[in-house]
Formats: sequence, C-alpha cells, structure tokens
Amino acid sequence: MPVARPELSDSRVIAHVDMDCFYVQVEQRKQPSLRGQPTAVVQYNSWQGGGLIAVSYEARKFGVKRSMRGDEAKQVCPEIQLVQVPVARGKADLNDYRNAGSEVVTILARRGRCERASIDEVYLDLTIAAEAMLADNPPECLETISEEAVKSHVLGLEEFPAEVGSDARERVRHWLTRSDASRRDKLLACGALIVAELRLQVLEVTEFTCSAGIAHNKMLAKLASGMNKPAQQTVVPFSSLSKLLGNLPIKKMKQLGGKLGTSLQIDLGVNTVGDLLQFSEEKLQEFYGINTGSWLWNTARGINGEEVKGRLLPNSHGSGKTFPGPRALKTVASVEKWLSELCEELSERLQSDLEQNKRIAHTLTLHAHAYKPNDSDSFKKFPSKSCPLRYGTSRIKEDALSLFQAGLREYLGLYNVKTSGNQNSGWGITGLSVSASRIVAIPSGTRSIMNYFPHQEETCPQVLLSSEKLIQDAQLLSPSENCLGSGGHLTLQSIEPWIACGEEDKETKHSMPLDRQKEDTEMCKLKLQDKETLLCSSPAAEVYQGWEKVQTESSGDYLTEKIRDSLESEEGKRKSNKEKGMSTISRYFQSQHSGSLLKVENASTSKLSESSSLSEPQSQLPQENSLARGESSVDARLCSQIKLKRPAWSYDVDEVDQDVLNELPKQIQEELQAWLRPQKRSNTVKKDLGITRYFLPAKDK
DNA sequence: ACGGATTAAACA
DNA sequence: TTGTTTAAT
Repeated sequence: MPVARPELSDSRVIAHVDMDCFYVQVEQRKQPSLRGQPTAVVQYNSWQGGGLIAVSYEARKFGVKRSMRGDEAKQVCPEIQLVQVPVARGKADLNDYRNAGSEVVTILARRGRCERASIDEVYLDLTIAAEAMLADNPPECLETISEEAVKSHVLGLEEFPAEVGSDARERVRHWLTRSDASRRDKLLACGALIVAELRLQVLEVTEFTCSAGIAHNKMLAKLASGMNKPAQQTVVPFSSLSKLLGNLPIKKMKQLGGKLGTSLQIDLGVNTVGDLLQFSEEKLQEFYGINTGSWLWNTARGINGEEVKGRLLPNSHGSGKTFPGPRALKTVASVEKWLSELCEELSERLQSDLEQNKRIAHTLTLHAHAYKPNDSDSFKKFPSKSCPLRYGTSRIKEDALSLFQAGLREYLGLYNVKTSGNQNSGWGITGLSVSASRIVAIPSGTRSIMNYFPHQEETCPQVLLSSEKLIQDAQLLSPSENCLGSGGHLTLQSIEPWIACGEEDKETKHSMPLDRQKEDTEMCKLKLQDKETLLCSSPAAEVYQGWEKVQTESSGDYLTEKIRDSLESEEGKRKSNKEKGMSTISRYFQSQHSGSLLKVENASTSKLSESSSLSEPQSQLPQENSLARGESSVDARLCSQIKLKRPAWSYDVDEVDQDVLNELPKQIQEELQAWLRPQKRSNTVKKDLGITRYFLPAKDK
C-alpha cells in the first residue's frame, strides 16, 4: 500500500473519528424512546429475524454481536429493541445513514483537511490548526481545559510519575498542559483539544456521539479511535509506540485483518506487530513485494505516511442485493426486474449527486454472483462488466441489462447458444449490483473558467451539422445490440452529457418576479444536453457521431422535473427554437454567469482553517470560489491561443501551449483538467471525431 | 452458497 | 483500461 512520505519524525496531527454504533444512533434520533435501551438495527426481518448490522452498547453488554440473527439476539437479550433498516424498492435503503453521515462530516471538516473514509468514519489532518494553536494560544497558557479534553485517554500516561492523589483527569490535564513536553507531544495535546471541541459540536448539532484517536499518522489514529468507545478519545504519543505495538496482535492493524495478516502469522510466525521488527525490509519485500514489504516494515515501527485526502464525497455509488439460496434468480426476466429496481436507486442517487454536488459519473459497472450446478468449471466467477455511463434511468437500465447479458453469455460459455431464453438452464443469480464510478466534478467555478475564454459568443454550427438521422441511428444502437452483440468488447463510447447550470437568459430573468428569480437561481437550472454518442461496432469500427439536443425552457421550472424530463424523454430531442444549431457546449459557455447554488457548507469562520484551506483545495465539495481576479498576461496569451479559427467556445488543445497552461492559477488549471481529462479518447476510435477532437488533452498520448 | 450492502484501492 | 481481488464497516 501507499508508502507516501514515511518518516520516523512525522509530526503531523491526525485524527480518526468513528461514530458509535452509527445506524443505531440514527434510529434512536428518529425514535428517541429507544435511547438508552439495548437496541439493534436489523435488515430483512423475514429469515431468522434478520441480520444485525449495528448494535447499541447497552445491547453489547448482553453479548449481542453484529451479524447475529435477530432471533439469536432476542435469546441473549430479550429486552432488545430491533429496528428495521428502511426498505425501498424491495431492498435495504441506506440513504438515511448516508445523509446523517454527511451532517457529521460537515462539522468535522471545519478545522482541517477531512477525508470521509466510510459512511461513519473520517480522518482529519489537524496539523496546521494544531501548529497555529501552539503558536498563538498553547494549552500550557490556558487556565481551563475543556471537560471533554481532560477525559481523553493518553496512552503511556501511567508511565509518567505523577503527583500522588491525582485522579485520571488531573493527570491528563497535567499532560495536556506540560510546558516541558516535546514539540510533538504538545502538538498532539492541541489536537486533542481540537478534537474534543469538534466532538462536542457534533453532539450538539447532530445528537450523535463519536469516538476518536489522535496520533501522528492515520494508522495510529485509527487504531486509537477503537480503543475507548463509546464517546471517548484516545491520544497516542510517540513515546507510547513501542509498548503499544510490541504485543499488539497483528490482525488488529488495519489492512492486516484478512489474508495478509493470516499469511504473516502462518508463513512467518508473526503474531504481534512487534514480531515484525525482526524482519529486514528486503526480506518482507521478498515475501510480499516491494510496496507491501516496505509498508509492513514501516508499520512495525508505527510509521505510516499516508496522507489524509481532502475528500468529503464518495468516489462511487452502488446499489446491490443478494438472493441467497432458494431465492436465486433463475430467469432473465427476474434479473431484469431486479436490475430495474437497483438501477432506479442508482439513478436517483446519481441525480442527487449531480444536483447537490455537480458531479458526473462516467462508468457503469455490473457485478453479479452466480452458480451453475453440475458443470465442471462450476466455480467460475461471473465476470463484472462496465461501460460508459449514460444518464437517465431508462438508459441505465438498458445498459445494465446489456452488461448482464454479456456477462451471462461469457459465464455460461460460448456453446450455450441463443435464447435459452427465459427458461432456467441450470444457472442461478445469487447477487446483483450496479455501480457508478469515475465521478468527476463539473467545473463548478464555471465563471472562473469563463474568464479565460473569449466572451464573444457565436454559434458553432459547422461542427454540429446536426446529423439527426445519425443520432437516431445511434440511439437505436444501444450498447446491447451493438457492442455486446458480436461477442466482442464493449465499444460504445458515450461522451458525457453536458450539463450547464446557471442563468441562461438575463432578459427573461430580470423581468421575472423577485421570488421567482430567487427560486430560479437557487435551484440551479441545469441544462442538460444529453450526450454525444459515438458508436463503433466491433469489426468495422465505424464511427457514428450524433448530437441530440435537449433543451429546457428557460422559464426555469422545477429543476428536478426538467432534468428528469430531458433525461427520460426520447422526444425532447427536437425542440429547437432560436437555439437551434447551437451546441450545448456553446450554450453552456454562454450561461456562465451562473448563480451557482452551491451551498458552501463549512464556511469556516476560524482563521486557522482559513489558512489551511488556502493552501490546498480541500475537497471537491463545491466551493463557490471567487478567486484569481488577478488579470494576468497569461490570460491574454491563452486567449490568443484559443483563437477563433474555431467557434468562440471551442479550442484545440493541441494548440495550447502547456507552459501557458501551467502559468494559470492552480485552480483554473484544475478546472481545465477536469474538463479535459474525461475527454480522453479511447484508442479504439481513431477517426476524426469532430468536436471531441477539440477536447483532447495536449500531451497525453 | 445466509455476514448484507457498500465503498475503496491495488493489482494484473 | 477493464476486470479481479482484498479489505473494512
């Protein structure tokens, strides 16, 4: 695993925050009468009382454990309250928990770079905040230390000689405020104060408790957060390392809980982290490869250079369900039905992500588990398949089904001919999931980008000699028939849907009633041009290029409906009026003055966090950045390079000097990259692709 | 192949 | 790059 910056002298301040039995807390907040009671969250009540996925600490005292069945739990704890996970479309619906997790992240991201590690865990890099505190207002100068902070657990504190008669909290207070501590300890002390404050804020705002670990790296912070739960925090001073790791079972370390940990035990006789110290780095690399070997060597010493990534949003979305044993799906029709449910959920979440975060997913992947009784190679796995993701529920459904059928043919083998149709030929599907990945932010600082483009707007007709016929052809050639048909690879390329967000028609807007205007801007009118689709069918590699124009009225009704309409309707295609012939892209660039509805959550008020967020873009949470007002000469140079041998909005990246790009403000560079990167052309498409050509990255071959 | 539904990331 | 595998919660 990543061996970024592994230093023994690592003095960062890293926290790992872990929500206590999170799903239970969410349900208890919904239903306060459950608070304080032994409670568990369960899904699928039908069989044996369902499976537990979260257990309150009261219930744990009775020996109730995660992944018990509901019936079992009732036996050991008759009083237990079992709450069902919400169900939608016949499957567990985790949205309540995702949303609750977002509430928490919003608060935890206030003081430093924040990485959402899972639905209920985050890592924080508090180094800058801690350094600032140490410089301005160190704990040793404080007259009072927060109650929450003195409740911290400080590893190795017992070793310190302390005044007799002092209780645990007094000892902690003393440790936190020692003026003769090492710099590293002082930084951790600051971290502990900050985390205590954050946890308190989380509690006040969300009513959720959490536990935390504070250490010099992610690995140790994670380890510590689990040591004292619930609702407590644990600090790992450097000096406590050897004792901590010395006889810690190897499997307790993150990443070593599985096969690698087992191999360490069985093959090398390593049972504790301390045991690892005997092995040279080279030896470990010999056994486990360069990266893993080095990672293990460092781990043994409490060294871990992994950075806290500034990421508040997930990198993928998925929706899946298992169909165990007798419930296995045995007909394509039933698979289609369930895929349809899964795709609806996925599509809904993609819509939300688009609206709330302005991000677009690029890849659709289908996973399935299958069995095939008698066959000899019966243990073959169902292959996962992916293709470019086209927005719109019905399209996602179509594509997912195509992917499934491609996978099924491969799984069953080529001999199993045509339409064994809907009749059970022995196989069964025990699990299905669809997921969307490669999610990238739409350049949210559209305006800032626009500052670097010529403002003149003309249409760019020649590129778009609207080949409506071709479009229609392309539409008919769904990936199913087309690309999967001849046993070849998926060859459909769909260039992303362009979404414009913003005010598109000033005149109209000004004449609108005020409240309407407000509504309008706030609701982010997305204009969606559905994709440009390129198809190249297997052998001939013939390239079709088509444009579909979908236009939403600028009167701006409710966004969501608009989007859905334009996404779903196959008839929204031809609607042209004055904008006919204008590419979506150009319209996109025209609509730049977007009143962008990005809610900047976490507008931080503290100077500390401001300074930290200045240095690095924190996350892809939409930031309404004003930015880079410096009128640069680069500005002019770029404009001159983007000149108008093409329509105003288009440019040929090949003509843009990389050095010029490099001189742009970093943020602009990133935005441009975001535009360019997803446009990379697959090497299966060699011919001139018209408009897409202009978006090819210059140096990326 | 009843430890379900998700997510992430490395590796080939 | 796509698909597979591991791991964690």
